[in-house]
Amino acid sequence: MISQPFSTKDRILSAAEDLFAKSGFAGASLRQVTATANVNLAAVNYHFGSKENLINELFKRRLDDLTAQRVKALEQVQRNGAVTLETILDAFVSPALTLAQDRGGGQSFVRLLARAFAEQDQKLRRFVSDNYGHVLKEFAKAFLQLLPHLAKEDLYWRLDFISGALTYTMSDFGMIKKPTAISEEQHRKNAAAQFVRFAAAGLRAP
Amino acid sequence: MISQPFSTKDRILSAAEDLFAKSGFAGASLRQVTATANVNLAAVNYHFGSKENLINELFKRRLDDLTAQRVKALEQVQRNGAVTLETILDAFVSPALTLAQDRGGGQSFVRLLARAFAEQDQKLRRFVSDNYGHVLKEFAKAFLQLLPHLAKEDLYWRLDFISGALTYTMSDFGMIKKPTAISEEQHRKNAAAQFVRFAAAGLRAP
DNA sequence: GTAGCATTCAAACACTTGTTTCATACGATT
DNA sequence: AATCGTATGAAACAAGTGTTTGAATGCTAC
Repeated sequence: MISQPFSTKDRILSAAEDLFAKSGFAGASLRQVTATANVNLAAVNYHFGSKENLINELFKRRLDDLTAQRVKALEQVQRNGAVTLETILDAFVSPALTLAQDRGGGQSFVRLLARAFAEQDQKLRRFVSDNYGHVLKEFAKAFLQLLPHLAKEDLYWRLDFISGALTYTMSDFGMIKKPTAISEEQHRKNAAAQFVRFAAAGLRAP
Repeated sequence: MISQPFSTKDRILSAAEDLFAKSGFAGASLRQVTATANVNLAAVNYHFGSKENLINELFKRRLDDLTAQRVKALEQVQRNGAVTLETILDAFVSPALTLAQDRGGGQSFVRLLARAFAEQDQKLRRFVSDNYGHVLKEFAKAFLQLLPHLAKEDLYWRLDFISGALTYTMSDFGMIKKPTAISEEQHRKNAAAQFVRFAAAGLRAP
């Protein structure tokens, strides 16, 4: 079972990511997915068992990568010693915005993520919280060290606001706001800078 | 055609709001809706024409009310003279959070709203922008008067962040975060206060 | 009372859904 | 070359989808 560069499984995952992001989990059918992937209809159930399981694998693939990059960025910040609200926020935000701009499906994925959270899918929330919650705690700890006067409850509220703003920003990203004059990377860096500035000020609120 | 307190139309709207919020527009079927509403299946098409039109009426009903309350709150702030970032933000936020806590379906609606935005539904975005965009401009103008040094572009970014944070805060609201010890109204006021403090600081960012 | 209208109802429509089945093709191992 | 497990294929499955139909109500006005 050698994983070819564009195996059936990969083609299904990519097509599913795209179509689910566009039409929702219930809105996109397996027939649409398999047709887009140039794959037989039965292939989904053969390789993934069910539609629901396909969705789970989708999230796992992307979130593993995203959290890994966030952890790496945070560690690098802490190692280099330039620990400020801004650098920590950047470690949190930049990997997400990079993903949001990735043409290889990441762009679809962030919209999928926003949708999933909007859907209040309890199962998925648990999945995210169970598998990636420790990373968020890591960031919370780093923030608390820089904001020793801030009550924990206040911090949690603000982290929630930040997550919401980020999710929302990501899902918009590259669709509406980018001026045609500047490059994608400039746009991303600008967005990250704007976001970090805003969020840092919010965290420092009296 | 006297509109009874719980007419068929109203029962359909309420049930639809609830189920769409829970399972999505594609995920909830008209049979579920009509069963919940204790109404014949054909009633939806009779009263609303189609499923899509039912959804539109749903949004219209709630958004008309929400924007009206925001405008009212903003006008009251401006009339009373206590115009600060905080009071303007409160005029924007409080009506939304009140709606998010309303048991009469508003609670479902805010989740519906978050979902709709996550779905990148262009039609709906246009609908919202066309019908309620002027209110947002009104608020933007009020903010700019208090932040004369702030570039317009910066303000728009930050208003976007605020909208995103608010949307996701609303959709969470009352589900997860409320400590059992305090009343709903206290919880809402606390959330509004937290949000206003955070957003005001973000707007004031250097 | 009866005519006319808006509303409700059960049933059927044509279609799409996720999943299963079983036959076929492929590719490496013996 | 024969074999075996993996993968693909076309077709069918039962169930569910939004919508339409036409008959049966209820209610108001004449």
